[in-house]
Amino acid sequence: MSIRFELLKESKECMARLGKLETPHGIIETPIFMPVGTRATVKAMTPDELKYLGAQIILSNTYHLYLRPGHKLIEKAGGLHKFMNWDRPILTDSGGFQVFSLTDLRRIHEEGVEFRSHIDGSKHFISPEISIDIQNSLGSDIMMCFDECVAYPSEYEYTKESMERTTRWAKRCKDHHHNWDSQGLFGIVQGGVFKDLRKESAQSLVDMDFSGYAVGGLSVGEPMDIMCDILEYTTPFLPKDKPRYLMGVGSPDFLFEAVERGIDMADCVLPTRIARNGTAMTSKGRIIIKNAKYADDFTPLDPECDCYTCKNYSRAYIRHLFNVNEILGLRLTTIHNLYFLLNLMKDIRQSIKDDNFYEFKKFFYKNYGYTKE
RNA sequence: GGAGGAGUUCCCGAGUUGGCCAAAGGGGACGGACUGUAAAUCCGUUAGCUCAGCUUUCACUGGUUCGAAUCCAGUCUCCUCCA
Repeated sequence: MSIRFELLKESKECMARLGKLETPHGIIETPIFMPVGTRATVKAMTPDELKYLGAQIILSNTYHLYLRPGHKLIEKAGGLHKFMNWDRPILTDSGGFQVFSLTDLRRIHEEGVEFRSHIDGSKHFISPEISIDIQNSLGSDIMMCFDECVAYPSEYEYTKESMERTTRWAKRCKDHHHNWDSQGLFGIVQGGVFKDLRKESAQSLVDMDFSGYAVGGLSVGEPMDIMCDILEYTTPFLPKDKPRYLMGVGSPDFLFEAVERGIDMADCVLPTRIARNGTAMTSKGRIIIKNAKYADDFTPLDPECDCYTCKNYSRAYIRHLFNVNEILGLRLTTIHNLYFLLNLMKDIRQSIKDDNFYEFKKFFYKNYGYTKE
């Protein structure tokens, strides 16, 4: 098996854990946040910058790379790592999220999903087997099963039907995958906000024995306490000796709550997207850098941050860059937000090691301005 | 000096068979959203007030009319061409 997970420590306080995930392109310390690079680039960042920021693994996307430039071209280039000049681990999402986000442009069948390209309207078909083929061509370290991420809220009956199909698709993905030596494959637990469905989904997937397990279909608009409740209920059904990945979570509170409930990996576009749209995460909460009150604020985005941006530039300067639409502005905020989250995960790992996770969480929440602890 | 054209809300700029115009659309400004990326995107506000109504706005002054950014007269300013 290409993927090996070692559980280094379980928290004495909660379900949080420390681990080491070995992949063909390197070792990842968990819990970890994974920056998203949908189209073979973490928007606005070079691989060198990502390494400087402490990114251990990044995400990319099957659907988008299949459409452009085409997985065969990337295979011809020598694989995704070489194509994009990133020599650390890559996880590829299966296209399952696009089944959710491109709702108006797709039709789901038992066999797979028909998509209408958002680029030119052309018709495409992705099945579990095709998704695996594409991910094999890309050569990611960790592949994801093709699934359906169900919207919130959704009816029980539909969620059940969808979850069962996702389970059948997972079996097809596993059967179709062949190069286990160089690529791991994760199953994705679905079931919406219904516990019995979550349990059934998790148990069926665990029976199939994947390299790791993801919890999908959360953080799609449901209230925080529901997400926590479902997560807390679900993770115990997953084996302790395999990595657990909560898909699509990236605000500090979600990350704390996820780790607290036994999650090892998470990814999200949030830090990079809000950075490009002018919002920075800081130890004192979010700031919208375009606000007039920062016009003559010559302090860093976050005075407590050690990142390149905070060590060298002021809020006033970055606000100016955004106001005149200079590309450096969004690069600087992206650098900061990724550094902030990756550093936060590092601190969280340390707190698990030191058995003061709750103390650290409380401290962080108070400063960040979260009311819930 | 002569001929023609133009002056609109922070800016540009629609609107001139008079009412449906506090006035389109951009821009700017201001505020907000963003969670396995159709996103350097999207949404909202942008005359004032004691705000389902009222009061002051469309260069200025006056006039016509039930009613004027829109019609008439005069004044001022700017632009183009001719001398």
